[in-house]
Amino acid sequence: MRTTIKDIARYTGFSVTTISLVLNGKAKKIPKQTKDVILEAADRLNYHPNQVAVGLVKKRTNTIGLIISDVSNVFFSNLAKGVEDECRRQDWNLILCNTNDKHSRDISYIQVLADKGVDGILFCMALDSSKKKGMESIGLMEKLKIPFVMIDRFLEGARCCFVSLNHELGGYMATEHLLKLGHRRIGCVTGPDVLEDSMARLTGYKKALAEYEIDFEPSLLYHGNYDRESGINGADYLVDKDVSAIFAFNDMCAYGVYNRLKRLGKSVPEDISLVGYDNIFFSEILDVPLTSVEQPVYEMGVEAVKQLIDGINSGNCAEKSILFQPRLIVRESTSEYKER
Amino acid sequence: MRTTIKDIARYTGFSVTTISLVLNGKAKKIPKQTKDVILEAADRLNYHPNQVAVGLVKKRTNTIGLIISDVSNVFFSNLAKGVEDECRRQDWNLILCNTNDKHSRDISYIQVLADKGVDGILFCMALDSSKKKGMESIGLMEKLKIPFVMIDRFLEGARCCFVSLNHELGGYMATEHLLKLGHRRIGCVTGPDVLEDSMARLTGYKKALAEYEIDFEPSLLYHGNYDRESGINGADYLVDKDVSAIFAFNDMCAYGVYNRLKRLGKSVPEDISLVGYDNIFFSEILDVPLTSVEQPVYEMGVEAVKQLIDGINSGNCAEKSILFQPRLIVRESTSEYKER
DNA sequence: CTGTTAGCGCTTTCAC
DNA sequence: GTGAAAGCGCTAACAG
Repeated sequence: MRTTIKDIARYTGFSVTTISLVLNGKAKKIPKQTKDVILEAADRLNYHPNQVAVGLVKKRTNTIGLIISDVSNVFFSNLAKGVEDECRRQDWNLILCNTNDKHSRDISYIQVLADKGVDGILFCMALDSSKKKGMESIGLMEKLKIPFVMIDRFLEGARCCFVSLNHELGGYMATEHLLKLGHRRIGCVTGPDVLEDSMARLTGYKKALAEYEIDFEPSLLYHGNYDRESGINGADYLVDKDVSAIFAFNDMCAYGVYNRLKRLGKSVPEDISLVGYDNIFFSEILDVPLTSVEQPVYEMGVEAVKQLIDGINSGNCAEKSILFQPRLIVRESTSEYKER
Repeated sequence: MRTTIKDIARYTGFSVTTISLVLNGKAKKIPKQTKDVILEAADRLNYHPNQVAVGLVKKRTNTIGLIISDVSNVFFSNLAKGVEDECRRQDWNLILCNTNDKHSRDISYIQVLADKGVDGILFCMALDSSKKKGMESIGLMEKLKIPFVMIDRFLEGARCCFVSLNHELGGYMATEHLLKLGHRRIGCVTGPDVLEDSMARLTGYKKALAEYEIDFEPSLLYHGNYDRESGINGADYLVDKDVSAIFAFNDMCAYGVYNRLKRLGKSVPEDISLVGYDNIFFSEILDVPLTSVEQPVYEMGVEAVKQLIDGINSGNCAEKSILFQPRLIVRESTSEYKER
């Protein structure tokens, strides 16, 4: 059996109270000598407080939950890394929850995490959440009085702390880059329309077009799903529209575009310039390294944890948005527009 | 405040015991009517047991810890996904721990997990562990009487359950594939020599060579580190050795080889055939899709959880090795040897 | 059939 | 300065 506080009491002759006081640094008026005896005994008996018991009485577990759709997705695994690293730095622990983008799992995980006594939740809403469903998740956390921070995906109207990227700016940067290179017909392979971040990228795209006094053409939009498949289909669709450049709303789908274009006999960037989004590690490895908008995902994870723990310590998370700045990483998949 | 069992007692007029019995399905001789009253009350009051309290008394938390080096590494993120999915299926939870391959973190996480009351640990030893250090980690888990399963990385002499891949066979398959294509001078970019799995792949390589009666040439080995950098340096080294094929001991380093060969003006597979290992998702996306030995990482994660939970339920994990079979995925990076 | 009681390991108030 | 006692929310003997 593990050593308990009682064992130390028995061993030293002091009461459980005194031991607890000393071990928690709350022993204001206990003579050094007593302290030393207790500390030494704790050490010798290799005492480690049972955190389950501590959690029960303190109603604090120093544990948070991370709800995401899928750790095996590169974006989320980088986020999770940042989250876990910061947790460790602050001596907290992390319970990982994958929802596979099912709203019902958001709900069940929130409840389970609450039952397990986590002190807070980092929440990245499931993709299949309608606005109403999303609000249900948030409502549940509020009802359970469990502090939370939303990451990456936001819900208009949610009054909470939100950590993400300035996607409008990201969309603008990608588009402006292509415009500067002389491209005028720029196709997009978007993300799911229900996602605010995809919509924001689109807004940035439109804004850049407007600045260059180019009319926005809805037919140059292929509505995708952030996966490689979308990129493949998007490439098929856009090639027929005679675009000279494509802005893929994330790298995974840019890979699809890239692969498909090649198969169609179009080369990147000679025939078509391509910009991705996320700047996944792999993008650098492609034969034609991908120009991409970088999201500092790891740092976002770190920041979200900081916000959450602050919120936990102060009672609740303040309502605010922390938007990171995107950075355009120019590589070889984009080049000047050439008249054909 | 959350509803407690006392609230239900007060609400229904029954004692706490009865409530507990009913809610836990242990109410053998309690009349249906009483049950219904209690169940309905629990439902109406939206009762959810406080698992921290349950954990304290039952000494079970239905939580396991996963100790790996880095979730942002594709291999581990896929493993983690399998682990978490199986946990969810069995109604368990997962605490994620990244060590960044530091042995000292293995040790501290093991202790923390024990303090938090996890029922078991899935352990993938830190890379910087010497044999002695590795044994220290295992010894600690044994001392703490916490069931564990080792995954991916094994320690000769550890008496425990181990889930991994038959890497010797994997190395053999990759090499044999190249031999069948007529290659005779096959270079290797290995993983860290301290890792059993890298050593096993090498053994498989030698075995295949022996079958084809080819002398093993130590100079055709570049000792790498499983990262892209190793691949880059390995390519430089091996090109000078006039090999016609390279077996990279993992995909990440195969990418390095691939990128470097291209830069050196060698094309894959025309000039040099290339085989990777792990079959990471991305390998399919490369301009020259990579032939690779597949590790069913996700399934390994699932199996490890099954073993661990079985072990927890039965008192301890049986000493056994569960080796998955590798599968060679032939793509376009390998072709027949051509006399030059 | 159901309730009383003790106790999991710890913190904390209050009293001496 | 230190200890007794209560209690966190729950389970599980043991009574009756």
